[in-house]
Amino acid sequence: MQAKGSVDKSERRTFTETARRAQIVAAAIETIAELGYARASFAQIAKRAGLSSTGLISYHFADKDELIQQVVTDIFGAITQFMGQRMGRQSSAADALRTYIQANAEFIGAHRVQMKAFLDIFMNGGFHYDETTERTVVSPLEEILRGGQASGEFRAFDTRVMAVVIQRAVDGLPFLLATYPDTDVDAYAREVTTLFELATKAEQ
Amino acid sequence: MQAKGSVDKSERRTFTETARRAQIVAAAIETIAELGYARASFAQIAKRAGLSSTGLISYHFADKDELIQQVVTDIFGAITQFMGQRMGRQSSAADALRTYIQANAEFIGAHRVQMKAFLDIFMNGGFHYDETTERTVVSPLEEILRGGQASGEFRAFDTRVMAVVIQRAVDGLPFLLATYPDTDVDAYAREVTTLFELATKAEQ
Amino acid sequence: MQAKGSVDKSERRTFTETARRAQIVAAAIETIAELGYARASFAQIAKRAGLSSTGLISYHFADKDELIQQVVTDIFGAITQFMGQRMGRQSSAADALRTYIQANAEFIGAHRVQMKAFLDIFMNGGFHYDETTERTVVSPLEEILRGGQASGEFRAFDTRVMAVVIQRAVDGLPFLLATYPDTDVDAYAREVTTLFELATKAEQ
Amino acid sequence: MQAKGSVDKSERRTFTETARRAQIVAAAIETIAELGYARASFAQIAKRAGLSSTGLISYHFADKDELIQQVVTDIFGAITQFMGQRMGRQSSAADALRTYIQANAEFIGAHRVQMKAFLDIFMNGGFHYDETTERTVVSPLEEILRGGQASGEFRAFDTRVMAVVIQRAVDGLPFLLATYPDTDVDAYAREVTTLFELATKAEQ
DNA sequence: TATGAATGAGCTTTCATTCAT
DNA sequence: AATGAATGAAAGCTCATTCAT
Repeated sequence: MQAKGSVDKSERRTFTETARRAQIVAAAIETIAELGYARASFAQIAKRAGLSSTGLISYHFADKDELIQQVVTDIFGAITQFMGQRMGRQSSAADALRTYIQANAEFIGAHRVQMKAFLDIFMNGGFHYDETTERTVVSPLEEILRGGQASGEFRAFDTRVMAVVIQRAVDGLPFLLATYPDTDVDAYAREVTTLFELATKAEQ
Repeated sequence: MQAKGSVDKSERRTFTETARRAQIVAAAIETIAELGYARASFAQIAKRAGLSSTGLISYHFADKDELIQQVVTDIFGAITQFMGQRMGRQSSAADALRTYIQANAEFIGAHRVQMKAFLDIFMNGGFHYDETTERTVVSPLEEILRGGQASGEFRAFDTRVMAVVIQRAVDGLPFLLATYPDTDVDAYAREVTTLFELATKAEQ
Repeated sequence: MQAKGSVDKSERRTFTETARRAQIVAAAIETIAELGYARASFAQIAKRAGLSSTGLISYHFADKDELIQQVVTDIFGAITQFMGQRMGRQSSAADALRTYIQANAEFIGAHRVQMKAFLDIFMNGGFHYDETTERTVVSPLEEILRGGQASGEFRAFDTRVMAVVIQRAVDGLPFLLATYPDTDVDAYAREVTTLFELATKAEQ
Repeated sequence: MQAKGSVDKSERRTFTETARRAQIVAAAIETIAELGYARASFAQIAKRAGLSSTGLISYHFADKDELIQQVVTDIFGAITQFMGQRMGRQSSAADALRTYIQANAEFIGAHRVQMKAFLDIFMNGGFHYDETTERTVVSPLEEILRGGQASGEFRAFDTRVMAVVIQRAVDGLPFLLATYPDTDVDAYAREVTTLFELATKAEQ
């Protein structure tokens, strides 16, 4: 999983350093969510982390880019892990799609601050979104859709377009929560699930 | 039309000043789209506007907030005007929805720079999103949806959720184009139209 | 004298800006001479120039490199101009060599602070010493030496080695002044002149 | 041998500490030669010394000044030792001068890194040049010159000026090598030797 | 003896803003 | 109406140094 000849710096990390890095990443997420990416300075992050100096952030992270990348990696990893647990074997493509949407919505509902930060970084180009990432994100969804088409459960449609729209619908929840904090996450998930069941199912 | 005691500054603007403000706003949009909100400094905006001094921006706008607010107002106004022209009387709610999606996609396709700037500002909280604005934005779409439900064309669903998902699907087009530049824009619009026809129509 | 298509920024400079730049360059020279290159920070330079902010230095110079380059250019230009005035037509190569050494020593004696700064920058690699510069500096001296050999005034020797040793002897004066501030500059020049007369003259 | 009441810290040093100090000093020399005095930070020195923490440098040296002072002392000691070995009894002052120049050139040619560091420190005032040091450096050369004058071998000249010029001519070798890497070192030494023989010998 | 962690001062640079002209 | 000059705060980052272990 690792480039030959390279040294895995993370393996050399002390317990203390790992903890500090996590603390700083958490403070960065909080800060970005609260003030926006543009105003998330080291000074603000340090204040929220209770650090005596911005120098400590520079001590643990090579530069601001590395910190932001770590924020993205952390959040992304948490989503992936959560989704992996939820997406066991499903009896049908429709089931799989329903599970995917609901699990995704659930995670977002429970991690609003992280999602706000995530989107904010993404919008500002602070995240180097490469092809590998793109495939990792959209692929599982497209696979479900293609499977449903193959089995005859789903009608004919462009799987990439459908996947993108579904993903954006799910990702739209944090936007909605930002505007209407009282939005019922479960209800949202149920509505979206129904919506895409109707949009995907084969004509009888 | 105006609050008592206050002075409407816009009424006092000369033609020259209005032109300068428009020029600066245009440069600001260009800059934000190109560099991102975080890096859109007065210096960069002045460079793109061909101004010899950042002081001129401060001269025409009280502060950066006012400039950003004007950027939002301008883009918002352009969308509203464009959509107003396209959304004449429609024979049915389904027609109205189809027209809405296609017109919206068309505008976005033709104003990618503005949309990028708009989203970027929104994400950074540079936009004071009040209730009035919210209603103006989502209302037309929700109105179409509610109309369709009232006439029996559309099934029962949460109109706000459906409106948000539709809007995000449309807004997703430039995003998809960034990742896959060869995407067929018309095909995308057609897929999305079909998708929401199926998702909204009343059961027979 | 200027690259085609380039814009000569110096022609576009205001009187005020030219004056400020000169003032800052002067303060930089003073600071480097006093504290050494390593400790010559913008803060120290601004203090000596009576500026309210280090930002003003950044306002007039793109970065520290440009300031240092300007310091070098200024000092170098002053030497060149001074030497050009002194080195009129000489009756013999020996005369020319004598004039060269004495004029050089005189300049150095009258501009100790500048020379200290100059050497300091040079030692720290702050000066991009390219081949053109090297030839400009050493060439006139080598020309004198070659002329003397051609006319039979000077003995056979490697003109490059001799030129370098002479130049270093002259440049050594500021070093000596740094250690012994009371050194008699004229006496030094006279000693060096005699030394190289003996070292260069043809055997009888 | 020591001032009353003071503690000679060097007498208390263990073998390990002495070795560590030497290692750090060596790394400091390497760093200064490579990056220049201004950029020779503890971090860079520690990296080159293979140390895991800059704290170790602070542990072994009271402050940066002490480290730099030790660098100077070490290099200075090496020169002194080398020259002491080469400068045995010479049959004449001219012989002594020739030997001095050649030995000095040889040392410099073999210790370019040290010489670069040495000069760099000197230029930045990092070296507290006291009278004792001055005499130690220039004295041997001046002594040779005075000896030659006393015996009638050398003409009358200011021994300090001549000593400085000779020293700078010798020190100029690495400088010349930097500009013209193909320079013949032996030829340079021979030219310089001849030059100063002519410049010093008594008139017949 | 050595290490990793932490500190606070200082660095160059960019920022939005003000002001005299 | 517009410009160039200036300001001081804040940015990210590096620094030598200290300290607990």
